[in-house]
Formats: sequence, structure tokens, C-alpha cells
Amino acid sequence: MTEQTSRNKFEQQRREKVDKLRALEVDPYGDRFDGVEPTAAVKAGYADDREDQRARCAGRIVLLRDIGKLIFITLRDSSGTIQLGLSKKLLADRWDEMKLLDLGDVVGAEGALGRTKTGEITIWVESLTLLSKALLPPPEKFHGLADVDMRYRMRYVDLWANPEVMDRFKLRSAMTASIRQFLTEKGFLEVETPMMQTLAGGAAARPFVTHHNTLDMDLYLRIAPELFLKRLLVGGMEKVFEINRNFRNEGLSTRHNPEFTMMELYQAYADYNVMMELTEEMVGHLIERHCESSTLPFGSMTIDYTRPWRRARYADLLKEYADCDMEDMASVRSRARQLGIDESNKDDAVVVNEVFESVVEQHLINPTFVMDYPAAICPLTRRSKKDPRFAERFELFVGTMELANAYTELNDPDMQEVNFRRQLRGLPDEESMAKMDDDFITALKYGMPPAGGLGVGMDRLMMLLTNAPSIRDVILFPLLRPSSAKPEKEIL
RNA sequence: GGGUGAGUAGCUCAGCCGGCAGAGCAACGGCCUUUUAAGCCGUAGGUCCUGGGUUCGAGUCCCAGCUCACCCA
Repeated sequence: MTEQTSRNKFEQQRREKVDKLRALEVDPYGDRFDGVEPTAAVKAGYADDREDQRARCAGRIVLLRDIGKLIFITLRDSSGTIQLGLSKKLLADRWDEMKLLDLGDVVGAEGALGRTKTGEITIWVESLTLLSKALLPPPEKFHGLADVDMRYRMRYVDLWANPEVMDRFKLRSAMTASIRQFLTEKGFLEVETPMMQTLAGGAAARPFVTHHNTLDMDLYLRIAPELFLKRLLVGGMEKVFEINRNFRNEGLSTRHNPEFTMMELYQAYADYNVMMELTEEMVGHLIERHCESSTLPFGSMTIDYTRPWRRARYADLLKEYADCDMEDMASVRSRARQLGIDESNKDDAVVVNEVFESVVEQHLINPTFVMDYPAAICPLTRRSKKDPRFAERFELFVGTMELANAYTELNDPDMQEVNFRRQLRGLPDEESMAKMDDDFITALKYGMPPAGGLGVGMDRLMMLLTNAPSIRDVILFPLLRPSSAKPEKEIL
């Protein structure tokens, strides 16, 4: 018997129960069910010294123990679980219907609260309403849905079969709300800028291409909101932020999903030092509010978020961990060759950065601001007035991952244009910034206040704070290769 | 792109040196009014990822492919 026919067999059995329920004049797909309380709140509010307590809950049947004239059900809602006790004595006239309940069914129940002999808080059900009959059975009750691929594909099952998944996404939602509140209270204005752009600028990445029919024009899905947010600075918005999706047409890994959520903000009259303070304060605030400790596990690492965080210059870290000196390119190139990096046709700055990525980043476990990047790899960043070979940029590394990227924004239109043109040379056409954004230069010519800008990878932040090993664990529906598995076919 | 591992019942997994395809849960039929992954008796359920090959005989060995995970680039 194939998977499909076997699944159909289970479904067929459930459908027969639906027929029986209809024969008993029970609608297997109920209506609105008002006045429910979260199961967690019912349990928390239960007092042993009161006898008049009642509860009304709704949720999914995740465990069912039928012992004849008594049925115990574990009901799960998004807050937790509660036990329902169904006795033939209380539900005599509807007992045939009760015997047709299955794992996976969604029900609403109301009755008196009490404890069983073993002390479990239980709703002794006086009225039970079938809200939705499940036609497909849930996965195995103890191990849940374990196949990683299937969990991502069938998140609608994963969320209630594995409660820690629900908890993680609830936490993500709460943390996102906290960031909005934190920034709004500081006077930042939340905005939305184009996702579909005629030029995909603001970062170095391959964009996705799409097409607008009536304009008969190709458009890119944005790789960053940066150039639009800076236009808003020109327009007079002094503090803006956006939390939204970016799209990069690159590989998939435990740290990369082609669409990912970025928080990007800009503050007029600030610089990258202000951004460092703000980043520390914001992440610190999140941890204080949502995490149990300022020291958190991440995989096999333990990360100490106690402030202040380490601040180190890029060049110093290169010296410390890679044992080579940026002032001495011969030493950097020889180190690169040692590491198996092909450095023959690459610019100095590119070689330096590849050495940095392969040697230094793996050491950056506790939050570390890596400051003052080589100017050549930072086309949108203002150069240091003290030493123009360096840009006023930092990246924040935590748990060896790049978590944030910030700089003192370049507001000199002529220098910006020169940097864009330098980027154009030698880049493949599909690479971003391979086209000049003339309108952005025009905007700068109207005058953009000096500003600090910051981008934080929200998915990675959630990975770190919820100890998720893969970015797919913090994205509800991560991009997957289309499956030949059966569920999709059933939709047809 | 390279390496390692995995794919067996609806789910979670065993299956040894190549010799009749297995368990638990779920399902189905019974028993059971205080269970906690309830328990007991019984029944049914398989394209062993796909396609080749070796062999008297392949879930097992070989080759190719597909999918997933992890590590590396």
C-alpha cells in the first residue's frame, strides 16, 4: 500500500466518523466559540480552597485516554495544555458523540474545575462543542514530528506537535514588538520603503528579478532599504527605522535564508559611535526583558552579553588572530596563501577581508564591535578624518555571526559618486551597485545631514536569543526546495 | 561546488556476516469511572527513496540519481 492510499485509509476512517456525527446531528465544523480563557490562565488562577470555579477553553486534542465510561483529554491551546475529564454520568445523552472524538480534533469545552486523584487540574466537562474534526491523524504523540524537513514544510503541524516551536515564535513576536516600542519611544519613525526597486542597491548581493507587465519593465526585489531610508533623511525625517524583508539571491545555509528580516535605522546628526551605544542598549533591553540571564547558551558556546561589549579595531584583530599587519600587504598575502585563499587577482582590501573572515570571525563569540574597516570595501561609509584609509564602520559579531552592521553615513555626493563608479568596475552585471543610482546622488546633492545608520539581522538576533541552531528554526516558512511529498497534492 | 551521515508501516525507529519485513505509538474490534506517553486481549497496515548491477537469493553489497541534515568552500 502506498503512502497516499494509506493516508487515504486513515482519512476514510475519519470521514466515516464525520458521517456518524452528522447522523447524530452534530456539525463537525462548529461556529464561533466565545468567552474562552487561555489554558495557562485557567491553571494559574485555580485555587484549591474554592469549589465554585468553572472554566471555558478551546483547543486541540493532543492526548486522549479512553477508559470506558470516562475519557481524559489533554487539550492544547497556544498558551499550554489543560486536562478535560469527560464522564458518562455528566454527558450521558451525548456519550455516543464523545466516543467519536479523535486525536487532532479542535473542541471547545466548559465545566467545573477540580482536581483528579493524582492532583491534575481538570475541567469536568458539562458541555463539549466539536469545532473542527481533523480528517488527518497527528504525528506520533511522544516524539512528535521529528523529521526536520517535514517540520519546516508542515509548520501548521509542527507548531502544536512541538510546543517549544510555538514558544520560540511567540518569543520572536514579543521581541519584535519590544524593538518597535524601544525605537518609537526614542522618537524613531517607523516607515516602509520599496521592496520592488528598479536598481537593487545598498549592499553587495545578487538580487532577485521580477517583471511588471503593464510597464513592461524588470524590477528587482530589494537587497537593502538603505538608499531609500537615506532619501528620507534628506527629506527631513531625522530618526527613521524599518523592520522588513530583504531578498538576496544566494545560497541557503543554517545562517542564510534568501528572504530575511532586517531592522535598519538612521539617525541624523549622529555617527557610528552613537550607533554602537544604541545597539548595546537595544539588545541589552531585549535580553533584560525577555531572557533569563545576560549569559545565554548558543549551541556549544556560552555568550556573555554583559555590557560594555568589547570594541576592537579591525586592524588590531587581524594582528591578534591572523598574525599579519594590514600595513604590510606582503604579510597579509602570504597568510592568505597559507589559508588556501587565491589572492592573485584581487585587490588588497578584498584579500585582507577574506583573511579576516576565515581567521578572525570564528573567535568572536562574546559581543564584539569590530571597528574601522578598510575604506575600500565600504562604499557608503564616511572615511575617518584621522586616517582616510579606514571607514567609520563597525560590524557587531556575536557567536561568530555577523549580527549588525553600522556606519557613519557618507553624505558627500561627489565622493559617493566616485565610490559608486569604483564599485562598477570589474563587477558582474547581476551584482548589486553595478548600476549608478543617479537619483540617490541627486538626493545627496540637496544635502543629507550627517547621520549614523545601523542594520540588525533580526533572524540571527532571534537565533542567538532563543538558542536556535538554524535560521530555519526562527523563520516560520523558510524557503525549501519543492517537495514531491504528498500533502501538496491533496490541496488540488 | 566538496566531504560525511541519513531515507524501512501514518509517526518514531530497530533490522547483525546477504537467507520468511520487525517494535512502540497511531488506526480498527473488544474490556475498563480518576487516567497522565493509561492499561489488557485481538486485528489490520510495507514501491525497504528511485533506477541499474552482482548473486541461487539484496532492506543489507556495488554504481548512478533524487531528497534532507551536518561540516567545509
